[in-house]
Amino acid sequence: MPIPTPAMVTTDCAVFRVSEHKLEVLLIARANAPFAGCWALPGGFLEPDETLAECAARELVEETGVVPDYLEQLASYGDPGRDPRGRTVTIAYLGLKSDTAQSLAAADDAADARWFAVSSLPSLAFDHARIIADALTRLRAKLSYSSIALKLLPAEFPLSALQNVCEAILGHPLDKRNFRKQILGLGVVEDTGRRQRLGQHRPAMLYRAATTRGIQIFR
Amino acid sequence: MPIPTPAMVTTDCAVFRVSEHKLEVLLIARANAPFAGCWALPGGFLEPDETLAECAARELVEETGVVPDYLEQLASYGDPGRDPRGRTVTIAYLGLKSDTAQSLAAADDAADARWFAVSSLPSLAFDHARIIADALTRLRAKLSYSSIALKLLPAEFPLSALQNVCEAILGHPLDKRNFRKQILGLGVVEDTGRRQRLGQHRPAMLYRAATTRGIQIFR
DNA sequence: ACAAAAGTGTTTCAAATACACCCATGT
DNA sequence: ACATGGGTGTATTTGAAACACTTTTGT
Repeated sequence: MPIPTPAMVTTDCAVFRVSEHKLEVLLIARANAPFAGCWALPGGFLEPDETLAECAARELVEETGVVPDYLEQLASYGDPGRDPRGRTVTIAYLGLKSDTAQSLAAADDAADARWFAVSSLPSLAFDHARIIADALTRLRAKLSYSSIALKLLPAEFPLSALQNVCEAILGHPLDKRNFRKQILGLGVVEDTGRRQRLGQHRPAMLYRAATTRGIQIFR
Repeated sequence: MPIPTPAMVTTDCAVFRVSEHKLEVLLIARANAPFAGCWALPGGFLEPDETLAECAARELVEETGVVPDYLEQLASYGDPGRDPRGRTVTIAYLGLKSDTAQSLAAADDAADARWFAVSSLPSLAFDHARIIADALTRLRAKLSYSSIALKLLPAEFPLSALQNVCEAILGHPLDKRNFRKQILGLGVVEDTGRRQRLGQHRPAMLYRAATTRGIQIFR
């Protein structure tokens, strides 16, 4: 029986937010080799006593200061040669950050941390461009059959904000009346009774994520 | 900067087939510790110069002799403590085997290899019960929006065989007329012009996977 | 003739789509 | 009064679901 070859295990996070109608992803400028100075997904080596998800969240906070509002495993990438340091396998996570102002704090392995519009990404280290593409595909797909979009919004939000988020992710406009009909029909949001007056126009009703856990599918 | 802790990386395959209207998964009886004698998914350690998918396919063949007709990455599992030998992370794959007679050849780390109905699984090593549950969820979900079920059939097959496969995976019967309407409407299969005479009843038309690559979604 | 699986259409219902105007507020 | 985004309803089309009988073969 061959002796098992150890590999380095890392996690990487593709964290998205929607800001001013644009879908953005969080990147760091790498401080160290390999790819020093290059933009990359925040991530790092797995430590002995943490789960994969804990590692992803920890590295994200260490490198960017961003605490994600949602994190799910995306996929793993382990082609030989993806990392010039040697054999590494990375477990990639898809993260979402609700759109509330928060300063970025680059630290640790990161020289800088910035949000980039997914429509104009810089060239990326490792296979991170591929990971982001896969994350986007997943995000767009889940939009239609889950309440994942709510994670990109604050606790209370008008329906127009939810529609903006969906449009930013899908990259095309949606019909307002059909959108509201569908969202309310799904029962994933509920009226708070409160309303938001903001700007020189009619105030918007505020909604929150419904307390019913998960999506109900009958039959 | 902390020194990265190496971890052992393995792959495991949950390979399914449909046999006599029952969905089955391929398991091995482990020859070595830990969990010696226990049933487990076929899998093993990643070697230096192979991709994750190559590792999954290689270990599967080594341990069971089964060459899968389809293999896709499922998810990764790396909780500390999932393996008594030390820190391991496994990349799990979902595999499918078309229903053509083939003998199993237990070898290598496997004392025995057998197909088990998913409805009556033995107790399993590591977190493999969880992996199988996740694989089943994925398989059922993809049934409705992909041509994955065709991988469980030989190259040419009657529509009734496809229906049987779908029913075995979903665990409930389907309406024959609606099923055929949907399948033919999707365009994922095409008529071969040939027909299969078998048994004392009307011969069935044979179909094959359509040559059009992928699933077309318009609009 | 009978057994056994193959093959075939229509009606009903639910959901998705397309589409345009009035409402409440601030200036 | 007007500018700005908030909020609402209906008609049409499309796809899903329910449902039963005739056909072709082997024995």
